[in-house]
Amino acid sequence: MPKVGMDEIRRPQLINATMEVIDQVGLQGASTALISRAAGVSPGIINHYFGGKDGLLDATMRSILRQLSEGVQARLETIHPDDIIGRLKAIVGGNFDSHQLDSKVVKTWLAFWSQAMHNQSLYRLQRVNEKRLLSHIRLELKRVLPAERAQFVAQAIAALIDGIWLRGALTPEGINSDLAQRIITDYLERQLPSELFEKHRTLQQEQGL
Amino acid sequence: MPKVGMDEIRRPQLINATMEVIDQVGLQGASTALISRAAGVSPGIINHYFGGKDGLLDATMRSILRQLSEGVQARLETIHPDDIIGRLKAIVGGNFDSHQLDSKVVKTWLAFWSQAMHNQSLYRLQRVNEKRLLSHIRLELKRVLPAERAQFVAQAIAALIDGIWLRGALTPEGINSDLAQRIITDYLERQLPSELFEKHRTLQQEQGL
Amino acid sequence: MPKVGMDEIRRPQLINATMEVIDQVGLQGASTALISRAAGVSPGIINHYFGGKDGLLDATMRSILRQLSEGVQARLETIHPDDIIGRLKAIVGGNFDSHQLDSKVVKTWLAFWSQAMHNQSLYRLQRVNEKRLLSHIRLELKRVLPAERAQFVAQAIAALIDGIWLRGALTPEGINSDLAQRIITDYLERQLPSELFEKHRTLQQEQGL
Amino acid sequence: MPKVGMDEIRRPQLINATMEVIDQVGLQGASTALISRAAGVSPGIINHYFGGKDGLLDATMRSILRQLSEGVQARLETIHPDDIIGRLKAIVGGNFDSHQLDSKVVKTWLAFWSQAMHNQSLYRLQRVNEKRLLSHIRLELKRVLPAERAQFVAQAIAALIDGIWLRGALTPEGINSDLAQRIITDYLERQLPSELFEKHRTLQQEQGL
DNA sequence: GATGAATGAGCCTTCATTCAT
DNA sequence: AATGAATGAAGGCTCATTCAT
Repeated sequence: MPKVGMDEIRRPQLINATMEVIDQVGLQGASTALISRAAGVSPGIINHYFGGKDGLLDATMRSILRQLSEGVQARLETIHPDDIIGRLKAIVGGNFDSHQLDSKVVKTWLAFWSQAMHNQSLYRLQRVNEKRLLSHIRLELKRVLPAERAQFVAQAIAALIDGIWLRGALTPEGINSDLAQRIITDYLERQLPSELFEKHRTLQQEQGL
Repeated sequence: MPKVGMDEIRRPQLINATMEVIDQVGLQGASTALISRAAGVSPGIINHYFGGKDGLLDATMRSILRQLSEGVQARLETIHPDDIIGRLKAIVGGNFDSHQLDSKVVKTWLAFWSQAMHNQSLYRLQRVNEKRLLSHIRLELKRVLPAERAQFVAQAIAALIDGIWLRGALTPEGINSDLAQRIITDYLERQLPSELFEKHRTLQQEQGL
Repeated sequence: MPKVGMDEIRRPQLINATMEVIDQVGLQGASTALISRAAGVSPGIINHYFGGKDGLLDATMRSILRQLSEGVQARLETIHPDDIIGRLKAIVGGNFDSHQLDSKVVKTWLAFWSQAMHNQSLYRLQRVNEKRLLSHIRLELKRVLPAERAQFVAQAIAALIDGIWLRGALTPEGINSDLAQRIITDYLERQLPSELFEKHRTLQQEQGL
Repeated sequence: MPKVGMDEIRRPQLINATMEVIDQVGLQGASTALISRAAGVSPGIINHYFGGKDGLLDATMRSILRQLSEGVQARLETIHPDDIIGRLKAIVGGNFDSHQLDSKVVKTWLAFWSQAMHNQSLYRLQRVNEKRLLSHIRLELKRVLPAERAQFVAQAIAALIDGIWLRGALTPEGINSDLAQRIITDYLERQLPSELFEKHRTLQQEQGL
């Protein structure tokens, strides 16, 4: 009489344990023995549910990316379609969501980033995510800037997001989400017409009522 | 009498082999066997010259950081002390020097960045480098901006440098140095008074004569 | 469910293999590869059960010492508490028990003795054993000799035991247990009052009935 | 122009360094690198003078045995041929000579003893030495005891010498030479006719005059 | 005579994975 | 579904020895 639905218990349990172990000892030190112990299960279980260590790492990366994507999406849904500034801020905010700033997540992400260059599966995941961030931003910018300029500014914003994130990952204090938002907002104010910001404020107030 | 001065031959030879191997198979796959084979020497030699694998990795990181530091310094020396824009561009240019953009160097750097969180020695090196970049930039900015604003803008520029670099590392085409310079110059133009740019052009012309 | 109780099979199996290998090639030549092959298992198993080679060697020494201690204890239990000569002979006999004279055990013991000076854990084990032998002997002697004299004679007997044992270890014929007993009995006869020997004979006969 | 007689400098220098290193780290830890460094010469020199590590260890053992043999011989030469007790004491004294009790020598000797079982060359040296000690003692005893008894007592004395030596090797305080002599003299007094001791005292006094 | 850089086999250990239970 | 004992390849490192200088 097999227990049903163990998948839904074991898989997140192991993915979470993976991030915890990477947080503590790095990707290099994250052995299956350590991960399975952290999850409180036997080593063999990893092969059972993920077909091997690679499968587990892959699933872990997917999990992080899904959370990021869902976070951004959820924020966008609360913003008026015409509030371009609001939408850009939502994208930035999603990338600096508290879940994404969790030490576990930051270290895991960075470890995978470095690893992606030598692992096709991770590489693909990473690239998809990269492009999605860029195209989200560009999509909004193209509504108020010429295509070429939109691409240029989008690249700058994406770079700011990743750069702040990367630099923060190395500091003991972690990533300063508030500073990140201020730097990027400051950048936007100097790149985009001020009417957009007025509109932003107006639409925000409406929503507030 | 045995051969003397082999240190100066073997050490760079092994450091270079290390970067090549990391470029090809990643830090995880970079075994001493692979590295020594790439260098065309026996495995034992790594211990002879670096006291172990850790010593070699450490030396490799130091080598990259030294090259970066020297590159920036060399560029700064050719710029007039009062040409603040020129000096900022020099700092940026040093960080996007062709040597720093070599795939070998990029992948090695990124691998170490991820590793730094779990290795005190690498961590310290990374932190020193981080802070140096920021303080170089801030030093120039403080001559024309209030201290607080200088710090703010410096953080943005550092983030742009690292962000562009990081995103480029993952792209098949590599890092676009020219685009990097244009994005950052564009940012500077919107943050700093235009007289600085005029002075920059004047001083550049003088030097050209 | 995996096999349980393998501990009780594997540990003695590996300890025995260790002694066999030391018997054949010495402690220096006793590599984990050789030991695991002799035990018919894979090399990794040593770490699984003993945490490493040191743990295995430690356990091997403890095993020998436990056997010795149990052998002496078992013999003492069959002797009347007042049969001092009988008790001394039992102690000697336990030290020259056939198990202790097994070439495997002799060579392993000697190897550890030499090693003990540079290995704290082995040193402690050795010292405890040394002191126990001496105090066992002295305890009996103090019942019939002044304390100082008892200590003196005890040291002589302990030296005779170890000396005969050591010299025998080097001869091709091995240790002559019978000669050992005769030499020590002869020594006792010249050190202790003859009544003790008469009592010894009487008590032995009683027990024989 | 080769330096002549370097053999006589280098060989003892290396033999002494070998004992020092064995004293510090044991035979197992005594690498050629450590030994050559302790001797203040290059590693290659060991092969030059001894043909390899084995040759050096062999020479070291021979050196210790020669010192022992010469020590006993020198003491015997000062004793009157008819002073049997004096001659036996001289043999014992030679074995507990201060040079033989040096920690360096004790540990080296013990290491070799254990090693001898797996090294033909060391084994032969050890056996020769063993037999010599026994035959020296027996030779004297046969002048006053029946052959069989002489062999018996000789074995006991040899065992006492080696036993006291061995047990002392493991003690932090080292070997107690004085106690050794007292234990063995006590043994002799109970095994040999008292006239021998009177003669011993008489001959000693004559020599004193 | 002496050096020490270089070798490469062998060491102990780790680890992803398998499989009998 | 789950265990964990067992595997064996691969890892980093040590070390006796060689040899060009």
